[in-house]
Amino acid sequence: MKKKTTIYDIAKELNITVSTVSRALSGFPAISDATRQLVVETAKRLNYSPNKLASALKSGKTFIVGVIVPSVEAHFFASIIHSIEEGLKDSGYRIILYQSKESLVNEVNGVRTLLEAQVDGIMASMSLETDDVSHFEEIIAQNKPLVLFDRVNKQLRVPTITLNDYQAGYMATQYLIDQGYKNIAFITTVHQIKIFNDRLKGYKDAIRDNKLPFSEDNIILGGLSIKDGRYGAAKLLRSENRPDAIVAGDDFTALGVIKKLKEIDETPPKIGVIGFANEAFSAYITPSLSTVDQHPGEMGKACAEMFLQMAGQLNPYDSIRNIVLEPTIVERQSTGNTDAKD
Amino acid sequence: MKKKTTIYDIAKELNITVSTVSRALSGFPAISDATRQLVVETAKRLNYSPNKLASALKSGKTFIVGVIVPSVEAHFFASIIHSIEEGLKDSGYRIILYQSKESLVNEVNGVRTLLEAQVDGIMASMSLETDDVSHFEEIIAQNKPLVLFDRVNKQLRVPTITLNDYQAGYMATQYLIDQGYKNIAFITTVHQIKIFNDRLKGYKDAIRDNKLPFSEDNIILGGLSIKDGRYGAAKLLRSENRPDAIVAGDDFTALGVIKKLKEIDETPPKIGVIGFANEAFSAYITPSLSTVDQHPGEMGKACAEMFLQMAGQLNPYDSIRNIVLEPTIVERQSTGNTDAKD
DNA sequence: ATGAAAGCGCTAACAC
DNA sequence: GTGTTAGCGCTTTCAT
Repeated sequence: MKKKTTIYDIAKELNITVSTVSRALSGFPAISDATRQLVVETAKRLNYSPNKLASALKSGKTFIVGVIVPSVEAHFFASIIHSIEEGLKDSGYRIILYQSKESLVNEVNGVRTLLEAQVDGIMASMSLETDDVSHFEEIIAQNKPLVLFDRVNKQLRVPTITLNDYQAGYMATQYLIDQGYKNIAFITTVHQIKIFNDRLKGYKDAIRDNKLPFSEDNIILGGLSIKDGRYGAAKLLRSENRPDAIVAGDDFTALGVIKKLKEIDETPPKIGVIGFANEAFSAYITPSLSTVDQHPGEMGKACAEMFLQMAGQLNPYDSIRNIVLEPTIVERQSTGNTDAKD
Repeated sequence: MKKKTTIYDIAKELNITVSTVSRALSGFPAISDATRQLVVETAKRLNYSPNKLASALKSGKTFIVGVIVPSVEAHFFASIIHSIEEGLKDSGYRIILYQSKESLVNEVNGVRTLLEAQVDGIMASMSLETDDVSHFEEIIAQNKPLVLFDRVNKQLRVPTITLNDYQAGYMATQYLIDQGYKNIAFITTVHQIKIFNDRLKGYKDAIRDNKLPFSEDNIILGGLSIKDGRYGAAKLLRSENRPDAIVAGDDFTALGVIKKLKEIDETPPKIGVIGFANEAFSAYITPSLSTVDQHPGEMGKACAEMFLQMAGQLNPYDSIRNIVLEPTIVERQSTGNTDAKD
């Protein structure tokens, strides 16, 4: 491997100094056009490639932002990452990805790793296990932008981009009621994550506002997965006060519910089912799954904008904004929408 | 923001020199246990966090490997990334992700960006547009490990991890023939990507080996997407020599095909359909989609191992191995498997 | 077992 | 408009 060309090589070649080269290359104004031209040409000729590491070490800016998500395998997060990249690319920032795999330990390591890599800021959506948030404090202490999205925590005084999850829970429930269902169950996670609690609260309020009877038996606390959906549905169906509709914590869980219902010939919309997230498969299963769209595209875009704004000011935490996006119901066959298109 | 602690602060605190601190922290053997202990303690007390940038600049190793994929939104690639991370984590390497979005320009930029970030190596799966591969040469020129997976190119003398795509095409076709289908069509991309050409070749050979008539009309060249699937199916159905089964270039395309077939009441397995990739939704649509499993988990694992092996030797390109994984047919309802479980 | 010192490639005062 | 120079935080060779 031949040694890589540095600005010193270019300087030597042209009998000028490195500062001139550096300035010419970085668009410094007070440089004669002739010199700049020459430098750029020579750089190209020598196949020069800047060492961003050295630049970052000196300037203190890496132009890399760390993104922590539970998993890229969930379409919702993949979508967000996609739009974060989109929103960031014009500004020269790049992303380094870290997956927590829903584990607090991994998340803590992720923050440390990213900080050691000297990222300019971090965007994160917390793992289901995350009860303690002190690992995030260090980012704030370093005065680097931290933007939390979707799965956030109110103990942290940082900007957040979230869905109106209370509204999402309320809307999903109200929508089922509007469709004529009267005894609505709710499957969610045991974990004390704000968004899931909010949704549950929305559900409860919708039940109450519509003067429907509320029963604790209608609330299933467990995990969120296809298996958990099956299991939750089975449990609800054994109940003497059998529900006629189910709100599932996410689309995977809803899928499990549908599987179970089909097996016992209660195929939705006989028993109504609605999920959350509008996953890639939700439109394509049979019956197609009604769901609450959480607008990952907008969320990612908002994250990027928020970060750029924070990165632009001396003190990123001067004015903390909490952006709340409104959810949308996607009406499909699992709640009786017969002309659902795909 | 208070200044961050460096090894100088630790050295000053203990009245020793930075070299000792550095050695103590990096597990250098010839250090007294007492000193090491003291250093570690002080580091902790002062809330020291190593600056990996500085370390990387000096040592020439960033312990970051760049991964370029068309998109994380495809479950196949998300899976691969997941297992690459898994395979790499014990070695201390981390991933920086770059999405080409199926664009050659983006891919070229990706390579440059990653190289400027001084990654220790790159793993890539090429975009559909990639016809010229010279941007990858630079990685090899720098003697850094380049591992190509899935969508590879034979012009590049680098290690590859691929599926036996010829076999995949052959198996899918043979499987349809075994199921009793006799006039089998094939929808694929116009792009001259090796894996798609190989599959097509497998398809043709299977047709020939089974002494079935071959017709150019049965081959649809277009894009790969739900829309392209619908379109391709529509075109095939208008043909006077209407096929009774369709091999679709990927599961999304197959989904489009199924949509179309359902509309005209030729719901699979009436006309058989098989896809490639075993996407997240494939098991859950109706009818469930038979597909060729490409084993992303194994592929990612192999990528990680290959990279680590290359990174471990002085000349990474001493012995170039090309690993070929064997595909597996997943039999579901779209080809007549009635007891397909979910 | 520890210290001294050079330098990785680049930036940015400060000079002129 | 260009040169000089001092680091950014760390590793590592060469001493001792």
